Amino acid sequence: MSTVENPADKTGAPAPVGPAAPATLHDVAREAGVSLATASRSLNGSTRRVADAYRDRVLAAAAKLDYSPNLSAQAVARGSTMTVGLVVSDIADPYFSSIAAGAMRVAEESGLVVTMAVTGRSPERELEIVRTLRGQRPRIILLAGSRSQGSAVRDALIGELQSFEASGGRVVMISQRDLPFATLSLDNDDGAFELATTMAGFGYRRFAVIAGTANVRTSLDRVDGFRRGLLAAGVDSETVVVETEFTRDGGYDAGRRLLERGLDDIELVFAVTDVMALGAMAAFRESGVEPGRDIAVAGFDDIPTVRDVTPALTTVRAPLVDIGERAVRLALGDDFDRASVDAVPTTVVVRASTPRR
Amino acid sequence: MSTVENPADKTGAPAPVGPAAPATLHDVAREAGVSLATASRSLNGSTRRVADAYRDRVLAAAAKLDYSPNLSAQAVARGSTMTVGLVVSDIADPYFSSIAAGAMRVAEESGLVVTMAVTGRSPERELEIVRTLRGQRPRIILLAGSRSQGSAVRDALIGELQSFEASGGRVVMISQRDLPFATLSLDNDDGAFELATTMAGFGYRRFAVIAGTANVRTSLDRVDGFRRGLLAAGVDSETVVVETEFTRDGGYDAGRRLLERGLDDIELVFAVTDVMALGAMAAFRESGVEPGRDIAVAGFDDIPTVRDVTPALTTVRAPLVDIGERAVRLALGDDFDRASVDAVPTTVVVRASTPRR
DNA sequence: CTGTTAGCGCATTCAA
DNA sequence: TTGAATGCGCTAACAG
Repeated sequence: MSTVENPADKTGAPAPVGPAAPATLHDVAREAGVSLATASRSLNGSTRRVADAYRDRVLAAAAKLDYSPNLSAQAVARGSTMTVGLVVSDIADPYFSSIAAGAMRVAEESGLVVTMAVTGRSPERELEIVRTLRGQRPRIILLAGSRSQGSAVRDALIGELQSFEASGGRVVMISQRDLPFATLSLDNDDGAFELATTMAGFGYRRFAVIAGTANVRTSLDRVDGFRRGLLAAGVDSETVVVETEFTRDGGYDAGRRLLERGLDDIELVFAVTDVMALGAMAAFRESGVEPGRDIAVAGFDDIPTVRDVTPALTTVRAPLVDIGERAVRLALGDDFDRASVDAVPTTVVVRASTPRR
Repeated sequence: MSTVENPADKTGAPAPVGPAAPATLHDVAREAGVSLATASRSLNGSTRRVADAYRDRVLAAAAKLDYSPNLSAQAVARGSTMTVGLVVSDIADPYFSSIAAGAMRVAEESGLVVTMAVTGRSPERELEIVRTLRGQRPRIILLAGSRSQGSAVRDALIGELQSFEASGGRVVMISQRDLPFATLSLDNDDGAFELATTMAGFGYRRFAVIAGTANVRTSLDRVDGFRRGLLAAGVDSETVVVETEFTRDGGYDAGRRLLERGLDDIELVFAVTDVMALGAMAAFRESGVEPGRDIAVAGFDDIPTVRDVTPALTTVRAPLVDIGERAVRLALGDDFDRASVDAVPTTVVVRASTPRR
């Protein structure tokens, strides 16, 4: 790494003595020769009940002084903010970044500023985040990502969130239904069910499942749904379940473990997320086991890249961006119901990784 | 979508009359029977110069009242915040989500809250975002993503950012070196250069380049570097250049256009980003042209998924997460230099999509 | 160590 | 319509 002076920096002025305080509304008012109130009304007041002559002078002064309204001060004075807090498990995971993209889109449409935080799937960290988020006094807190079962901090989280709601905030959970808040819940169970029956219909009879660790609700639901689907389709063979991390590398690891165990009695591997499926496929291929030919693989979520891998991955589509958008709209709605549970439907998408047998 | 009452909501209390204002520090002080100052010192003051007896009473009162410090009020009173503003082109793009992941990691480590915004690659939107970000009085503003050349709002953006710096803020640009601010700049040129010479060394002689639209700096640099590399390697055949959007679908579209044109005189296609390369590969394969066999493909960035596609994609690695981390560290550094340009080295990663000829 | 007081930047009520 | 005054929730002198 080399460090050089930036040639684009052409300011020939002598080094400034230090940070000058930004212009305040007071400065603008003085510059324009009007009162604080008039300046405030011209700049930020919604209904403009200011004479044009004054208004223009204020605007000119603001431009000249390069005025930027202090949002914190506005928040204190108004007693409300234009903020939405978004907490996700891992922003580099396409699942969450897609949801975030949707959420941010409609948030910004509504003039809201999004502050984001990452839990890394740690319940403690999540609690901590919600705590500081609360301090922001956001209008909305969005929690995306599976919460763990029986976590010690669960009650504290609920308490924190309830306090937030008690003071007029709105919370929306994405992807869970086990906390007493408005929820946008993926049909994990149904989606996996339908995937299982579809695959059984394709002639598959012997399955393995790559699941998340046992305390992750989303994983549990998907595994259960898949199992129910197999049952409903009359599949009676035992299904192998491998637990692993909720990541690509977790999937890879699970794939390796399946290989070690032997794949002879397995026709199809269902990974509870696409990212994990991708990892597993990589592991298989590395050992000369070709996905889609030697072994069928299916995932869940339909993240953008799975249509671009080879073979393209069969999966259950979750309308991720849409979910993000809806979560914010839901929270913004006049008819917001803090006890509502909205189920987001999923659809099975069959691709080359699961050919008919 | 169905809406039902959430069974987990077991609060049997009568409907609350309306949002109760959150407890203030004043409330806590009164509850604890101490002064405002003492409450403040016990709760938020860094150096605890408060008698334990008092402290405990304050803490208890805070817990009882479920007190949450109002960050906006703190910001106003202190005259500073713990915020960093991060602006990216598209958070669903792995390139940016990886950078964001890195940035958020060290930001949170430093106790900073990240507020994020998405430009959608619109310079106007970017300006607007920086304006409102300025209002937050963040400590840092991070701009990731290529700015367009000759944009009409360029000067306004510079002005806004300079005002921000003038009042003590720090701005770091990621991936550009054409704006007069501290810059963390990928070696786009060198990386593409090295890729070109490596590919020439593999025996490739006839190339096509899938580029972004002509005003995107990153694209220009990568195309130029690639061309220079070919020249240096003694390749004298003309290189076909196709311009398209900076997205997967843009790459797909460019791939289709190349197919229509005919691929007979092309041995290797270099897409200026991995995402675009993935799109192009999909287009090729759809037409029966097998990447890695019928045509070689290379990308740039080394986003996580490209090692999981088939054939795995040859690319130029940009340490994205690392870049995000370093950007924040750079901004936080005691020796911050607003004119510095730090070049982030890249490395060529050869994979199956570009076999030796 | 504690309490009183004066702001921080801004919105808004109330008179004028 | 405009301006003066009050208050938002909190921190930081300052004096006790």
